[in-house]
Amino acid sequence: MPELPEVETIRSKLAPVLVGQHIRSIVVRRADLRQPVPNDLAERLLGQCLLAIRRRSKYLLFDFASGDSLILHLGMSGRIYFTPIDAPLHKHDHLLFDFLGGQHLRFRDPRRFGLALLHRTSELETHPLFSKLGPEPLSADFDAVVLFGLLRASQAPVKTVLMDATKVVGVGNIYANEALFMAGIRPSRRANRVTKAETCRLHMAIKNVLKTSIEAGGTTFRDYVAPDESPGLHRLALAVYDREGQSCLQCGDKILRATWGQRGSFYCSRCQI
DNA sequence: AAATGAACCTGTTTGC
DNA sequence: TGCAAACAGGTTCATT
Repeated sequence: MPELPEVETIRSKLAPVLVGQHIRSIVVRRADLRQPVPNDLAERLLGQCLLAIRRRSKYLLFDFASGDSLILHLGMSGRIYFTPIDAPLHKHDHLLFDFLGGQHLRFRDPRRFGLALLHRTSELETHPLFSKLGPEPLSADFDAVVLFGLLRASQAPVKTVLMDATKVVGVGNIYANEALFMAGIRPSRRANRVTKAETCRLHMAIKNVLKTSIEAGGTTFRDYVAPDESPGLHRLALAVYDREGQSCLQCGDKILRATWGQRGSFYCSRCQI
């Protein structure tokens, strides 16, 4: 479900409410997520003070005073939300977090592509999930020179490179499509055929679309809502994603859709070459 | 080695 | 109306 802007929106809405709070209890209702939830998770976090909530790639990191971090990933359909403690349980509410301050948080994930793991905070960089990740797209580490190097090294479609987390993190199907439209590049173009000038445009487009979406609270289609149930308004700003057959906002031609790797690509064949 | 496709799951939408 | 197929925002594994 969520790409970088959605995860960042969740992080920014959780942190002011939960940082400084202590865990009263955690209930694991289903442990068979993408990876098994550790069976000592509830026990290890019991009574712990939450020091910070961070994000790396599409992972949320909850740092506790004990030196453990809870790693949470939402997969495709995961959702984390505040609710009254006595609200009826949903079939796919897998994790329940109860804080001493009275806050109650639930993790719901019908498809169970998400995960919840524990790891020492000081050793997160070397965790298998993180050790091979590329740079954060909104950091200074990700500049046009770096992007050009990544594109030059691959003859896969440029969209595939953008969505490869070992190259750059956080860019999923929505924002890859949008950034390529903004840069005037077709998703199917071989990465090593993208010119320097196009790379500069693409680099700016990636940063811009992610920043703009964060400011709008992410993009809501179906599952995604923020922890307070508010939808992401960036959907209104989408130029190509999920707009097959509608007219291009720049030239009026029909937006096309192509499928490969069981994932849809949306583009304008006049504006994107 | 790198590129491609399939798999993991469930729910919802689309098409016959 | 009913049922089956297609599709979904992510990641990882197996096969070319």
